[in-house]
Amino acid sequence: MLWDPVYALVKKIPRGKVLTYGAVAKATRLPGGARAAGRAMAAAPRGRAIPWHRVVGAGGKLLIREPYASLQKKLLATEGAKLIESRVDLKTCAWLPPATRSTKQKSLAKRKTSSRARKNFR
DNA sequence: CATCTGACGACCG
DNA sequence: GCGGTCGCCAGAT
Repeated sequence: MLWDPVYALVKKIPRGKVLTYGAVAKATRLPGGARAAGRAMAAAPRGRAIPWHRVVGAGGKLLIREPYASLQKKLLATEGAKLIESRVDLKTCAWLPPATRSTKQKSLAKRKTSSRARKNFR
């Protein structure tokens, strides 16, 4: 997958820890920044080996909407992450990713994950 | 080809 | 602390 670097990083997130989209984007040097990270996660194969629920918005906010929002909270809680309403306590759950440096410039790919279609699908 | 819309983030009031 | 704006990029309409 084109988002390999992102997934690889996310997979490394320890249980009970979380990363922000911005952190991911920065660590992988995704062109487009945080949003690119967001798209990457949206395109990620959920329910797989990718702990997407460990990726949250700036400040630990849970940006995902239903029905995943509740699922994410549940999963995080199960892992022992400190949850405060709709956000994670970055103070204790933030994870410092290893500096992934390698020139990975990829054209943000074409993933037919149409949020619209998805919405429809849902 | 023109617009809109996102699993975003930094800023400002 | 919350909500609105703008910048960003790609894909869908």
